Amino acid sequence: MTTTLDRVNSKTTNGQRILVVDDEASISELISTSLRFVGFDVRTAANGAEALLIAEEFKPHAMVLDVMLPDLDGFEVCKKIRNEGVDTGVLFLTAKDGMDDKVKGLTLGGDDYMTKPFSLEELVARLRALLRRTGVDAIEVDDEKMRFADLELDEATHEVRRAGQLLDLSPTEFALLRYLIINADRVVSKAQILDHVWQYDFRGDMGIVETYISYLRKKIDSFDPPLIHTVRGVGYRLRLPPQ
Amino acid sequence: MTTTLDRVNSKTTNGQRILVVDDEASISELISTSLRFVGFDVRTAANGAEALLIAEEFKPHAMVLDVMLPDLDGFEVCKKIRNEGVDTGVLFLTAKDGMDDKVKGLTLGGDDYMTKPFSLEELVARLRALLRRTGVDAIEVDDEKMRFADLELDEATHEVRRAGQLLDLSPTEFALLRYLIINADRVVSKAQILDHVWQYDFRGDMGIVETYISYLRKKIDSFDPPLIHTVRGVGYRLRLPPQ
DNA sequence: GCGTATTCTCAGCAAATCTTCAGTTTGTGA
DNA sequence: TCACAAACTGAAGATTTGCTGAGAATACGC
Repeated sequence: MTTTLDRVNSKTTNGQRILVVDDEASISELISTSLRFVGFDVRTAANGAEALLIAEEFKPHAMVLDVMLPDLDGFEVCKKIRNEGVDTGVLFLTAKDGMDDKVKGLTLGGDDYMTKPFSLEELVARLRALLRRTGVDAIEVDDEKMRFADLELDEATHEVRRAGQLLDLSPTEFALLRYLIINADRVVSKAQILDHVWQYDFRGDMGIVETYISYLRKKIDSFDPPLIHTVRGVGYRLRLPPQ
Repeated sequence: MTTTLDRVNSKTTNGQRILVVDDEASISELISTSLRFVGFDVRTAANGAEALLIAEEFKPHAMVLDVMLPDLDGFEVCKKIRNEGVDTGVLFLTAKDGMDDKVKGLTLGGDDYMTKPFSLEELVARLRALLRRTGVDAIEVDDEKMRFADLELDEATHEVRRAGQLLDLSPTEFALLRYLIINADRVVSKAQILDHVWQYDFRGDMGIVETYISYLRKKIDSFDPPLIHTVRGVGYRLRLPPQ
């Protein structure tokens, strides 16, 4: 499953999702670039409200969270996210002087904190330790989720999201989409689809594939950009627009 | 069952050692696979003599012991092993009719018994309770209470509450709900449910799962947000409303 | 034993889903 | 540009799936 998807993102992630929340774009940029470089799957938010939104669908395994944010403070953000049921470790970032007892208290849980400025090596090391403590191993059962672009298909819950929005697919639609994602970026023929998505003894004609592609498009591809592309005379291909 | 158990192998054990003694290879296999799946360190023996040998060096925290063995009977095995200084709880397995008073007497100590055939979930639950009673609680924070949303299921007292209100469930209803809670938020198929909640030799059809889901809904899901959701064509899922 | 609780089967209903089909649109090569 | 093939889509009928009530069979407590 992974092999096919990896080609898509050009670089492989280790599947551990980190949400970086900082209002200084330069810091945020610096951190996320470093984390991506060492293999994490990173998203960023510039303030508390945005962090809450992203956390809900991104479900990060850990967050790097500035204590000082323009709207809410880091503690509020952390609390709210956990109330939403997202189980995530937190690495707080704090200014040297603002070294609060509140922050120290938090280290009793699995969480940790660092004072700015810090070295990136240090940050990565701490983050890894934190993930280990909170039990998020790289192996993680997260194998059950497949992604392509802003499309997410969860095998465990059978949920499908596009751009974070929950969609309701029938069993066959789900199977078809899964097949397309597994073969993301490759053209698959209608015959292949019929073989893999329908039962092996199905004797119907290929029109049914067209019908289901049509259903899928209506449900998941009314978003921008369209992902399901027809390759005339050959089949279909899931892909992002060039560039 | 197969589908769920496949995920197992990579998992590490919780360090609790269980010795399974049964002369029927298929039963022995079934039990040990299940126990390994939930994290126990398992060894098996096919008769009393073998059990004694293995127990000596394996020093199990608990044993699952068929009362009816080809050589010694289960009670003999149990007695001898304890005489060797191995302090171990025992979960006896007995045929329905052979329900000896001897077996009943044993429940006065920390030991327990089950009649064949049983459901695997039940076996695991009983074994855990037994380990807890005999004080072999591993690091495991295995609370006796399971929760999901405002649902509370107490393994020790067999009580179930929704929104604080005590509900009266039959044994099968209880087992079904337990299985759903264990797998909270994941879709479980009717086949999986049948494998885990019903006795291992149940050969009925899946309609019975629907019937019991219906019973459960009537009892626990007449409250406000409904928690038991049907995923058509796949199975059922315990979950809070999205968002 | 007797009465109650529980388990299990079954059948009818409703709704979701699947499949076919035909009319229309779109793309391609001559 | 035209003709033809390929693909799209809406609708309708067939099929499958799930829910539930009723009742028979079984187990269980007193």
